[in-house]
Formats: sequence, structure tokens, C-alpha cells
Amino acid sequence: MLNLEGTLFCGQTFAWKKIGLTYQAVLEGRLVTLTDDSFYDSIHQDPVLYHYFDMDWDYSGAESYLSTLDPHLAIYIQNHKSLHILNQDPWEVMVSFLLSQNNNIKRIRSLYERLCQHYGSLIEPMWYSFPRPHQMKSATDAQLRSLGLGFRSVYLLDALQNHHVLDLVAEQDLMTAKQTLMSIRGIGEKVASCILLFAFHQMRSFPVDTWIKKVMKQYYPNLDGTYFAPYEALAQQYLFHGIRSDGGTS
DNA sequence: GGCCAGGCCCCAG
DNA sequence: CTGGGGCATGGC
Repeated sequence: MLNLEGTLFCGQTFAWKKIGLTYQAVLEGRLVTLTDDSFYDSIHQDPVLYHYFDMDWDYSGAESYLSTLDPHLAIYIQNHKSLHILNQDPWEVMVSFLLSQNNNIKRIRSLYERLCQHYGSLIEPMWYSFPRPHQMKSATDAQLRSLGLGFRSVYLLDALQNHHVLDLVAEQDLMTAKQTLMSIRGIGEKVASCILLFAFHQMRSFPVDTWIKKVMKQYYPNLDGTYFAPYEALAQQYLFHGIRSDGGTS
């Protein structure tokens, strides 16, 4: 029983909107509409969605392991059970998390949407695809700044010029892949970890942002992500989503 | 009206 | 190599 709202709004993707009881986003060139009730019908009729929602990974096994390992995680997992890690497009994830630095999720969403509207393709009235690199070829620093990217503008321009490194990353081991990604201006340790997790499903990845720093300091002062091995990424998602939506566990 | 946001770059020590 | 200031912008 996948936690659809949690999965779509825990900060791993910025593409989805909730409108009434429906969840909508443009995915691979078409508008997808889901509801909690019809979710399983939808994904079983659609291999693209089935893979996007990562239905074949053993989430309940990992949840059991983490719940037994740690009492704080047990609470967050109970409260938000069955968050999945999506299989997203690497270019889209790279850009999204370039925009994420020193920024908040609301504003990341709005920047993401502006990029779609200015450079993407119109799919249906009001709905645009996320732009492919070739669609942004003419983008200039001034233009991107006028959309509100600020200092992140030069990072996106560098990513545009070097987007082909994503082809290498797919073939590389975790450490090498991270180094490859970090060769792009504006991609450091944290953003690289997010790309490896959200686009390449590296479940050993453990992105550390300001929220995770806080929660690690409070609950695990002498530990790092390896405490949660081999499910670092899933633990990270529950800690991040849990601390932001519930606050502390006690 | 400051403070902060899914950080990173750069430069001083 | 480590620490900390600066960075664009806007939601709160």
C-alpha cells in the first residue's frame, strides 16, 4: 500500500500537483492523473508508471529492518508508512537539485514550474513538460535570472553544457559517479547524493541537508549515515519527511 | 523586517 | 584541509 501523497510530496520530485483528490504531473510527454483509489489499477496498466513508482523493490523488508534498528525511525515509519523512492529522469533531477541549494521547497517548485513554462513543451492547457537540454540551448544568464534563479543561473548553464556526464554516471560505481557529478559547477556532495538517489536509485546514498544535520545532531550525535546501512537512503527519506511534517518523535 | 531555505564556491589561515 | 562569509530570491 504505497503512500502516494507522502511519496510525491516528500521533496524528491517537484513535478506533481494535488488538485482535490487527484495527483497530476507531466511524465514522459503526457499528463498523468492518479488518485489513491485507482492507483494500483493505473500502475498495473502502465509499465512506465510501474517503474517510476519503483514497485519491485522490497520496501516492507527495509521498513521492518529500520524499525527494529531504531526507535525514532520506527515512529516516523509508522506515521508515513510506505514512502517509495521514485525512478526519475536524471536530467530533470540534476536541474531540480541544482535549484535546491540554499532554497526552500516551495520556491524550488515555483522555479521548476517557470522552467517548464518557458522552455518546455505544451502538453495540455496549463501543463508543460520539463525542458530537455536542447530546448534550453538558447537560455542566457540574464533570462534565467529574470526567472528568479539568482546565483544558480550559472550552475544551470554549466549543467546544460555538460549534461552528457549523466551517461557516464549510469555506468559508474557510487564513489566515481559522485566525483563525476561534482565536476559540474554547483554540484557538491549533497546535490550529487540526491541525483544518485532520486535518478539512479542508489539506496546507499545519504544526502545530508540542513534538516538531516539537525536530526542527526539531536538523535544520533555520534553516528553517521552508515548506522542505517544498507538502507541509508530510505532512513534518510523518513527522517527528512518525518522531522519536517511531525517535528520530533517524543 | 529579519531569518531561513533539501549548499556550494572561494579564500584565508 | 578546515572554517566561515557571501550569494539571489522570496515565503514566512
